[in-house]
Amino acid sequence: MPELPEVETIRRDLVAKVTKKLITAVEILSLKSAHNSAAFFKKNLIKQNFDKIERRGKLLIFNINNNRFLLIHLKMTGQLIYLDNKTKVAGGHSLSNQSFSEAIGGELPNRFTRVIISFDNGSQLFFNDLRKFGYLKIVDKKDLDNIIERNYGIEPLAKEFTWLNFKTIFTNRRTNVKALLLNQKLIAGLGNIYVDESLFLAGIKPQRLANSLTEKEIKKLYQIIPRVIERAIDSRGTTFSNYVDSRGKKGNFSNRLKVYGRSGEVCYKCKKKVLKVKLAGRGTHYCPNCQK
DNA sequence: GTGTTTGTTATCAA
DNA sequence: CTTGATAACAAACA
Repeated sequence: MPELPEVETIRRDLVAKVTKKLITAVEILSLKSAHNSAAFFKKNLIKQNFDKIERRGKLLIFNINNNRFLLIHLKMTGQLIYLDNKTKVAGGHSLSNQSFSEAIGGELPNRFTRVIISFDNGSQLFFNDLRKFGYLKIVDKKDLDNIIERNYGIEPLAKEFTWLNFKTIFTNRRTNVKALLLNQKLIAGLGNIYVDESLFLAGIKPQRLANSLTEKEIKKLYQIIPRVIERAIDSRGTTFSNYVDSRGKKGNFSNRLKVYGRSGEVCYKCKKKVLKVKLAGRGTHYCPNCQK
């Protein structure tokens, strides 16, 4: 499940790998994964290059040098894997790298590869997506601004993540704090894993109504969220099901999770059992003793 | 065959 | 109009 830290890990890696490289070919293997026609994709990408790669929440924004933007959303099972021309072997794309083989099955493209972008030095970017929820879409500046304006709230790692902005999200909200933190229109980038982790570290029960939180509790969340995100990025993200980074490697934050995926196990703080309930339609993990 | 996994949107209700 | 709750989507796995 790629959330902000996983998407940011991929972004940082790909900036160094694919920007300024001439695009020579685009293959769309699944029409559903590309939200424009194949012809439109080829016209806007071939013989162009990416100037830079940005991110808003969980959305990757590749700036194309024709003033258009390639948006890539990985949703639940999307992967973006870059294969250097040097790592390829004759007759196929098998790799000897063991962790890559484990995560990807050793060969690309595989049956979940939906789009392939090739560069003039022979390297390739593979968009894999088991469930086909993810997508690629090319838009102009006006569309991009509209999409961001409509769908994305404050960024936990940006300057706009101020105490005032954060606090305002909670006023007059009657939903539970879990649903609130999952709402991308209010705060962008958190998903199921990092919401559970943040609420545990802040000592707040996920069922609590947002407008019942004290100023002190909101402050705790305000302080903890960017730190959880930063620590997860430092560990190159969390792999719970099939997330891998642009090198096909798993994230290391999985070992450092405090509650997510630990139902039935003992709480690291108090030794009581971690519970799991369904909240906002999502599996929700928390410690009934530590979280008030 | 059934239940579970989740990011986002569609839909409906208030 | 806004807000919120829930189902739906897709595909694999236990």
